[in-house]
Amino acid sequence: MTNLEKKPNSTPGRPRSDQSHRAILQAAREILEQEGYRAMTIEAIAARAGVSKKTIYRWWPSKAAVALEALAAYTDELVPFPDTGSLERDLLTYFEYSIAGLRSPSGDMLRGLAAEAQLDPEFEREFQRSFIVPRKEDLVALLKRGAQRGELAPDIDLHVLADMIYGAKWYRLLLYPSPLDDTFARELVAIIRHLKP
Amino acid sequence: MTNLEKKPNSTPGRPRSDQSHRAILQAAREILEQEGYRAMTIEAIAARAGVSKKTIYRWWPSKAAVALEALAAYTDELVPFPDTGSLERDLLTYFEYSIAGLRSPSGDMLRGLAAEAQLDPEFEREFQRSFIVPRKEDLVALLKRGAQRGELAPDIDLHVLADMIYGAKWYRLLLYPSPLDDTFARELVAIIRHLKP
Amino acid sequence: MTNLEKKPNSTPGRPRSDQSHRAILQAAREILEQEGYRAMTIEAIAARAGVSKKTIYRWWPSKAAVALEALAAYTDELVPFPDTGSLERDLLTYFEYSIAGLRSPSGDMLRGLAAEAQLDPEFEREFQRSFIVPRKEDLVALLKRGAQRGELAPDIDLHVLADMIYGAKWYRLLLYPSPLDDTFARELVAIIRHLKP
Amino acid sequence: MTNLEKKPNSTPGRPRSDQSHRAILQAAREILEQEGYRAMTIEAIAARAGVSKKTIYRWWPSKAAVALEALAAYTDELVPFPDTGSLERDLLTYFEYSIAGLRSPSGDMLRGLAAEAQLDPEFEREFQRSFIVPRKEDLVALLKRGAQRGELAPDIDLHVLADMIYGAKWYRLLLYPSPLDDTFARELVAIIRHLKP
DNA sequence: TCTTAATCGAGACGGTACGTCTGGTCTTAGA
DNA sequence: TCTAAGACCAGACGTACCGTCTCGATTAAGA
Repeated sequence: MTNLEKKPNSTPGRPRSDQSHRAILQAAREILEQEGYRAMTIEAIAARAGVSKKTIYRWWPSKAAVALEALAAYTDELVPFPDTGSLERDLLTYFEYSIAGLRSPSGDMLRGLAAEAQLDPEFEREFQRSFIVPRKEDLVALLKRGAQRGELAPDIDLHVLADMIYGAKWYRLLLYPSPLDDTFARELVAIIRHLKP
Repeated sequence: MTNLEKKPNSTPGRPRSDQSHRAILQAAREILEQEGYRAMTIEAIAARAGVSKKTIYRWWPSKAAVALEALAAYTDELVPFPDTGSLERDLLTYFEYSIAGLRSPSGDMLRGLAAEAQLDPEFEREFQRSFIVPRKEDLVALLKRGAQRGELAPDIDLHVLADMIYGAKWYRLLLYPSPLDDTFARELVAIIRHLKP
Repeated sequence: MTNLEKKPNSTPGRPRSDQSHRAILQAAREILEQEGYRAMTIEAIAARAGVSKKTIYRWWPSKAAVALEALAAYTDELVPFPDTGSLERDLLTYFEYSIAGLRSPSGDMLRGLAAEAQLDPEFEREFQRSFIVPRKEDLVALLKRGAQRGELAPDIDLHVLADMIYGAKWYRLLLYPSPLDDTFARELVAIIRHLKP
Repeated sequence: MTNLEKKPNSTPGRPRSDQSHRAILQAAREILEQEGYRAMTIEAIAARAGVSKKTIYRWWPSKAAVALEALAAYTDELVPFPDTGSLERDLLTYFEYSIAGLRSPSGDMLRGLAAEAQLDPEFEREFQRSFIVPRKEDLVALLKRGAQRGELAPDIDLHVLADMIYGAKWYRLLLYPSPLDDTFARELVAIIRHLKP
């Protein structure tokens, strides 16, 4: 320990406040839960977090970006893509978790983010990059494992099948007035059962 | 008093102006095409149509409702649900038309309406009632005809299958960065081919 | 009176609200009196008047313009330029009123407006046009009457003399830490007494 | 450690940077000349001087105080109150210099400082103490010399006369849309000529 | 022909939120 | 202890739309 070992990679100036960062994400979550996505404005977040609007704009380009990070803080741990050795069981397990995860407020948050993605092309790219695409790829990987075990006919395009599976889920979440429940999951798996060679 | 020949169910007062009605829908379409859904505000529609905002609010509850009617005026004729006697051919034909219909500006309009539905529960119900549900039922009817011809295994839940088909389409339209093209349609039909008994 | 006599000079649209107009001017005055010119922001005026900021910006280009009109509403009646037949008496009478008029809040308002005029060239012109120049011209007219009666030497430039008289008043109001009182007025008139031929 | 050679009267810690001090004053002047008083914000000064805002606030209470010192650095040398033995000549000479000194940017700076003084009582006091009052006293002294030589009637209040002289100058600088030129100076002196006993 | 009543355009209204700007304070690492 | 850098809270700025409200004018149907 003769050497002083100063940190060489630090930037000058006051460092970013972790406390403000966390307060912003939490305020966003709380407003969402209590008043819905429409009420989750930058002004409301700033007021509740005890933070200036400038601080929010310094680190996020839009309120949707804040919401996206707040969502990630929620759900980072609850996305276990299972690998039980059985495609059907994997899918059922995944759906069970996934549907549970859409219970409020995550479901409302996702609906808001999906809406925002339609209206703001910049956010759309970020949402796809950080949320939509990785999950789709995980599902394709899950299907690929099943295909390699011979649980899916070899001529099936796994990407399109994944679109159908995720699509059905999102369709019910965003558009169709029917619940996303366990029955839905079982019927969907029953259909996929027919895709064996 | 021999022959009145007037419409007996008319209300007193100045009747609704059909010209304004049409001008509003057309203005909405034009703004959408030229500047996108975000720019399609009530103020912009009123200004372009040469109409007062009050006149718009008198007949539609929100700009999404205007957009919904403008969309209907576009697409009323292009939704032929075919009945060729073959499920695969029906689906391919339907997808061909459907994907063509999503070319701009209808696709952008639908993306905007889907966004609006996430943010405005009242409009969500109207959108489901007048757009989402009828189309889903038509697709279910199409599938049912195929099932009755023995082209689908009897244990398949046709509503869930329809969710998967429509879901895949909307998923690509709203969320996933891949094109909605003919290859996609063919691969999807190829998957459904496996669902025969 | 056979003719119907419709007012031809009305503009279309909802007419300007006189109530809001008055509420804005009064709010400006009240804030000035209670909290000073610095606190008299557009936001504060709007909040206190129960008026939207847009309504203020619709009719005035800046908060200084609001203040200018509020001041006019105060002081329109208190500027009697006397004509007693004696220059000295006219000046003393005028100063008496004028100094009284500078008691708060008019004095504070004028200080704020003078400050604004230094910082905003557009407002400077308006302030000069509607306030500074007319009063100067009235004073010059007062002096001219005295000169015609032989109370001022004929070689005296009345505009420069008016600059000195008004200048002394403003200098004490804005810059020099001495009171604007009756003694000051009397000494000033005593000096002008020397300007007889 | 034989020879420390530090200044004996220094305080502990890093000494004040003279370079920063000068850079701040110069930046203030440059911004004023190029963009006007409104643009001369603390942020702009700090950015142009390559100095942190904190460093400015450590040494000056407000941007007006910076401007005041920057002005002093300009004009310290150009205020010769003459003593030629003739009141008229003294006044004319003084006005000649003084009016020249108000050519930009000093005139703009003074207008900005005068504005600030209306809005910030703390700065007002400082401005009066360090700028307004000393100059007024010098002018009063100039007048007093003239009075002692018998060039002014003995009943004239020299402070009020000084108010009129300075007031006329400031009135034209701040409020009235007429130039401060040599004609003005000559006419003013012509008026004062009448004040002989 | 006159009345009634709902429409139309225009545009002002009270609001809410936007994204930006500046002020004045604070917190780092380094001199 | 000072410095440069720059993040922080606070709050006003001026703008954009929202959905509502008054106007005078228009347009039929019924009295």
